[in-house]
Amino acid sequence: MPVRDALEVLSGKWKLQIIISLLFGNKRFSQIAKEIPGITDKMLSKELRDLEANCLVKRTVYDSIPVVVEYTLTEYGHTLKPVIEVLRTWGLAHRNRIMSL
Amino acid sequence: MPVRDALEVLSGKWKLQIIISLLFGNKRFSQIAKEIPGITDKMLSKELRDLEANCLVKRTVYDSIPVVVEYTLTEYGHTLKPVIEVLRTWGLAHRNRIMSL
DNA sequence: CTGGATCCAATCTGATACTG
DNA sequence: CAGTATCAGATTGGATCCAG
Repeated sequence: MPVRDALEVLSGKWKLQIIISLLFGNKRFSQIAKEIPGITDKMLSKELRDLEANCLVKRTVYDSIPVVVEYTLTEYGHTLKPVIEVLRTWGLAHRNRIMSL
Repeated sequence: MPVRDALEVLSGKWKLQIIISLLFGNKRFSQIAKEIPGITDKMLSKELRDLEANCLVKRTVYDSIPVVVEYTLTEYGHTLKPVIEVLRTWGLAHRNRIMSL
């Protein structure tokens, strides 16, 4: 079931927002957190680790003090762009539809 | 977050399989169950109710003995087709990629 | 700054049994 | 045939506190 495989990678309350955030450029941990209201450090950390395990996100540690960590959407991660686009399009139509009911 | 709205509608272990099954024609409860190995009556029932609540599936009861219930993908449900297509395409590529790692 | 560890509540899913 | 009821286990997400 390849469809399910795809959804599994995106499952989790914050993964899509994280990916979308990284679509617009590399970010540091606290930057992502700032862009996603409501997410806790724990969840951001967990979701990022999931995404990294799936090779969608790369984590780079710069050995400075204080430590700086940068998150990058991998080339592979960028292949999700059309998926997100379609979901966004359908989601918008769906929202309009539901609201008009 | 329209992207999340879309995923919410598809969330649940069996929803996609059910929708895909109904893409190929109307089905009765037991027919769907037969086409989806591993699903229990309870889960099929629950997921169908969810889909119905989102207007993706229509439930029709025929008052015969024994009772016959037919499930139909609504016109609206069919608009998910491109979404499923993109997910399938990406999921296939993803699976190949993961297997080759 | 970037998290990990722990605990907790809510939700999801499954197994089993039962019904009109 | 097409479900519902009940119970139990698994998973998820959040709150809080701690650490290099």
